[in-house]
Amino acid sequence: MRPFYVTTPIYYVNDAPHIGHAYTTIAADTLARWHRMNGRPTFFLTGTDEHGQKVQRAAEKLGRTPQEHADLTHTRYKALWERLDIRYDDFIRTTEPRHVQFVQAQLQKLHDQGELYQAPYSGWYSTSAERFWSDEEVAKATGALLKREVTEKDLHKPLDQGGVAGVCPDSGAPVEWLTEHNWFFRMSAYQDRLITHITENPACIQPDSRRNEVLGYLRKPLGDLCMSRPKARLAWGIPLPFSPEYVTYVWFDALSNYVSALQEPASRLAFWPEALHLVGKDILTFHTVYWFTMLMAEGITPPKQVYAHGWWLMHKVKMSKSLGNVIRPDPLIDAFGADVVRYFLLRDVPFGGDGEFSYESFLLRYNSDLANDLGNLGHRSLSMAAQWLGGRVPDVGPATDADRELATVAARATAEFRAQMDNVQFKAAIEGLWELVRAGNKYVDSEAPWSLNKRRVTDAAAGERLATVLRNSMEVVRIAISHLACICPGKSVEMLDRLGLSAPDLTPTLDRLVAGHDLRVGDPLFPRIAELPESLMPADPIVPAAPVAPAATPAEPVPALPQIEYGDFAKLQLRTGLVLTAEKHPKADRLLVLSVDIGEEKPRQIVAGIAAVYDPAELVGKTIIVVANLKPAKLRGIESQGMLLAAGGADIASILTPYRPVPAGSIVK
RNA sequence: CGCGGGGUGGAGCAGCCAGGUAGCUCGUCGGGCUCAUAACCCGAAGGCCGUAGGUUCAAAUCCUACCCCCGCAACCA
Repeated sequence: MRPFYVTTPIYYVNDAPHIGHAYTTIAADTLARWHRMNGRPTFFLTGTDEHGQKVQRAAEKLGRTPQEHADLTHTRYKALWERLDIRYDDFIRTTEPRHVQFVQAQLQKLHDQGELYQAPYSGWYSTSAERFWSDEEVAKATGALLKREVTEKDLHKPLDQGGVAGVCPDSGAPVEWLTEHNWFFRMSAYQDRLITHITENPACIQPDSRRNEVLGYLRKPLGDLCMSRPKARLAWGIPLPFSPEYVTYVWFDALSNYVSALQEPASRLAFWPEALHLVGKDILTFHTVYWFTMLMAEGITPPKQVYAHGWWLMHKVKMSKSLGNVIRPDPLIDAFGADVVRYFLLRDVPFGGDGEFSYESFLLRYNSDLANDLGNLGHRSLSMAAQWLGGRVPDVGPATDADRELATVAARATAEFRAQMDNVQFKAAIEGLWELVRAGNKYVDSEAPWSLNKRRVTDAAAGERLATVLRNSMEVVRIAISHLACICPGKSVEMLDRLGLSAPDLTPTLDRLVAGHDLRVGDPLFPRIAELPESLMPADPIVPAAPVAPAATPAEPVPALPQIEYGDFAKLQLRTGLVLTAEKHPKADRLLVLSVDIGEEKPRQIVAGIAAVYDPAELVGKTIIVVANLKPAKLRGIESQGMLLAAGGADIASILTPYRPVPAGSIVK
């Protein structure tokens, strides 16, 4: 049987685990459990990414070594996986010797083959984002933050000569100009081979739409990959064996874990390249373009498949700390248990697409699927058997048409489950299985065992039929809950135990329970929950509403600029302006083109980057503040003769208007 | 003409590749049952399948054009 190897990304030790981490890991665990249950040799790898500047800095702040810090914090993931019943076969940490040695050996090999070369690299470096930015990117971000024109020259001029301190487009923190000689990987040399590989192995990137995305990305020329950082700047990393004053930067360090973990013992090598990498859609490019070309250069076959899943959104927006809409798994596990969290995440949205998370739909799903359908079927079956059959599994009786129909549904539903699990489509798999659960409830209703029970006093045939009917309904529960063992392992074991079984039995026929075995009713397996527990009531969810950006977004850190003389300020001519017309920029989504009366003969044409936050129509008639003596500039082909003032930094929250009405063209100072 | 995904009853989705009664879950309304977790079962209402053309005996499904939404890219004076 072909081996099955499934991985999650290695998670960054510095991050606090959230529902997104849990999602990928639950999916991987479910697949691993499923294939194990079917007897396929299975290996499930997860782990943590422990190098990098953020770890180094966090450790310094706490007075620890980076290693101590990672040793302490990586356990947050392990603890969560334990709570979620995740059974990985190995947990790799990128600071382990086995990983470091493997990475170094690979790097040495690539170096010897001439796949790496050194070249100067200059750019704006942001410590907070741990990356370089281009001149344009920094100039734009800085200009947006300061709401004034910032050119590339301004950035490079010393501050005391009118220069401007650039900021990071991501974080708004200051950036510094760095020139480094770094090592590059000749990724560009593999572009054609990569395209061929993907085209010839379409299954290697899933879903199909994601593969198209990658192929689209590969239509542009691929650059080489900067894969080192000087140790002076980033000490916490794996040193290049041939150039020890450098450490390798994230890609070779992190991605290699998928192979480094298989080196020992040697029996693990059989799992490559049978790998299924589950990843979030945001890291798809790294896992296909970078990872595949790295492996090609190393002479290793790329993995069988990279499967990109979507994000959990809340109120249509990606979860983010600043919006305060991050879902933490722990309160959900506290309230519902690991099995239910696992079930919901896999059941509610197709794997691959984005999903809208809400506690309401979580509760709905729980009640309707688990409590009402499956849980209730189990409980009613067991409870009748306890009352009328003495709490023992009855023998199989002669089958009627209804029984045969039920068996047909069982065969069909389990085949569907199987097929969809092979497609990594959990939602469809569960839906397929639920055909059987519903059929079970229907069967009980139409066979009406309670009537049979009343009749059996005078009718022995009714007594026999009663036993058969209850047995069949318990078999349905057995089949469903056995298949669900990979998704809800805890509840599965418990229900199987009540049915007198010690392990899941996937056989879809209605004759697997052991006659005469004791049954145990117990409390409902999935008790109905009428209302969300208090602990889950979200504290005032933030709904992003146009036109005002979420007020709760904390103001970005603003870099301190050198003090200026009043004379400098007086150089600015600010005036009020009445917006006469406003329309979308024909060639840019985020730009609006306004014509503004600032008391001159002709209105000014002003291009402003506020289309994301304001409708053109609502601006007409508003009085705004305009920088009147700003040098005109062309924006995507349209001249802007001034600039309007707005608050909020990179993401504009509000344009500024006068507090009391003033005529257009009034001086602002 | 930048790349890609999508528009199907109140909500969320399937069906489209391989044209032929529009299906599922939730919700609503009515009924049934009483074993069960106010659960379960049955029935009903509700859709001109984004718009306009075309191909065909027949189009949600194939072709053309257009409109709208969502990612990515570009764009934030």
